[in-house]
Amino acid sequence: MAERKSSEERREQIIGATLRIVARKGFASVTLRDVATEVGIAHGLIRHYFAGRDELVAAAFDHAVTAELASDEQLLAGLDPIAALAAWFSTTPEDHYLVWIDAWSEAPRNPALAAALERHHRDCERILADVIRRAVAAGAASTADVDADSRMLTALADGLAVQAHAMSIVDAREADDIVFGAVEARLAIAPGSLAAAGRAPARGQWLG
Amino acid sequence: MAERKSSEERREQIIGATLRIVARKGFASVTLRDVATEVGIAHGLIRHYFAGRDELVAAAFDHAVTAELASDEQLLAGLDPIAALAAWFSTTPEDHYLVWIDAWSEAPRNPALAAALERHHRDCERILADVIRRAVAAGAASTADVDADSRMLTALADGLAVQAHAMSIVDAREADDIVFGAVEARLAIAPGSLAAAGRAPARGQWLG
DNA sequence: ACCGTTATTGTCCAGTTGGACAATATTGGA
DNA sequence: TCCAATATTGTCCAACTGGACAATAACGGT
Repeated sequence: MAERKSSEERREQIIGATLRIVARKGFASVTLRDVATEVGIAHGLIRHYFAGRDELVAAAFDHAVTAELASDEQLLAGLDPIAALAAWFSTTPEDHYLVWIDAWSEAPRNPALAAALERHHRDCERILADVIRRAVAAGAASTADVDADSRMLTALADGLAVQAHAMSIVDAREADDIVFGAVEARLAIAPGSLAAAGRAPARGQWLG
Repeated sequence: MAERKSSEERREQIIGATLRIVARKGFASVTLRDVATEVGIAHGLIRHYFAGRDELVAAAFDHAVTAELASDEQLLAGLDPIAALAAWFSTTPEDHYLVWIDAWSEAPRNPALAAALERHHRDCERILADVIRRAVAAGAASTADVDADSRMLTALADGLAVQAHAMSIVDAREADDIVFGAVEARLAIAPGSLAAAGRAPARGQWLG
């Protein structure tokens, strides 16, 4: 029998394995058996921790994004507003976004996942709005409606991520240029400032 | 035995059924048996027309989008450039976009689908670029780089579609306002022109 | 009237799936 | 030390999957 673990430890192990499989093969092809094999346990055990397959993938998505956004928020807090904008919009690692895209397509048929998705999307808009407010307060940007800016720029970043990761329409460099330009235009920031502030320091690992 | 049909007729019937199932349950849950039941034939017959499941869904996506874009392009050609921009960016019916989103998430694991997706995405960018060029030629818009505009605005529309359809972050009206504003700003069109040009006439049906 | 072509069916298969459950091993506390 | 709680296993199941295939029915041309 496999080593006996504490409840929380095992739970996180299962979630980590689920995320690794999602990154490789997508939400739709997560099977309890694959997850169990990856962890090294019997597949029946997963039902001891999660009510069913849908709840498992929803919990995995929620866990990953919660951790990632907390880490990102901490990172941004340590940067000046312009650098924070550059960091936030720099192209995210491919693994990351493929999971989001998969979640979008699964959400209409998985209520728990849809709820997590909506919650975290609003988190993203809030985090960006906060950075924009800091930039405005610092006199580095100006705008009439921060929330509208945040919503529009978040949508743009999502769309570019699709072009970059789901299709091979643009590479990371081009995507950054496009979104940086749009941010500068929208927030009346001097063109080139974001690129000058440097591309992103690595955003956190979350595959566990 | 079911009524005997011509090869092409049956083929289109199968594709239509596939699309209806995709719209209901997503690409990943298309099964040969469901498709066969929807058409009213034996599931073995599908293999007479398509090499396998992946080829079936890729062919269905390709067929649908090809028809839709041709019809859209014809519609746009009959409108003045500003009205054409308004029509192109008006929120697309939900069925439509859920299929695109599903395709994005399936593409990394279905090469035939990925090829169709990339091709049609470029079609979209080209169609929009043509409309922008008409607007510029008519003196109704100005820009430095039509292709960059087209790419950026297409990405924005995709991202907003995700917010509208995969999540319930914005409704169709808000999404239109956001994208209209972005188009006007980017192309130096007088604010409000697009909304004034009227929201879209219905874009074509494509579920057969 | 014949025949080759092909559209169509029904049936079989081996593999995989999520879930249920009884049996067992291990723990932590009284 | 004993017991209750719970972590863990292994096994079973009914449902469903894509695919293979031989048998058959309907067609179009000659």
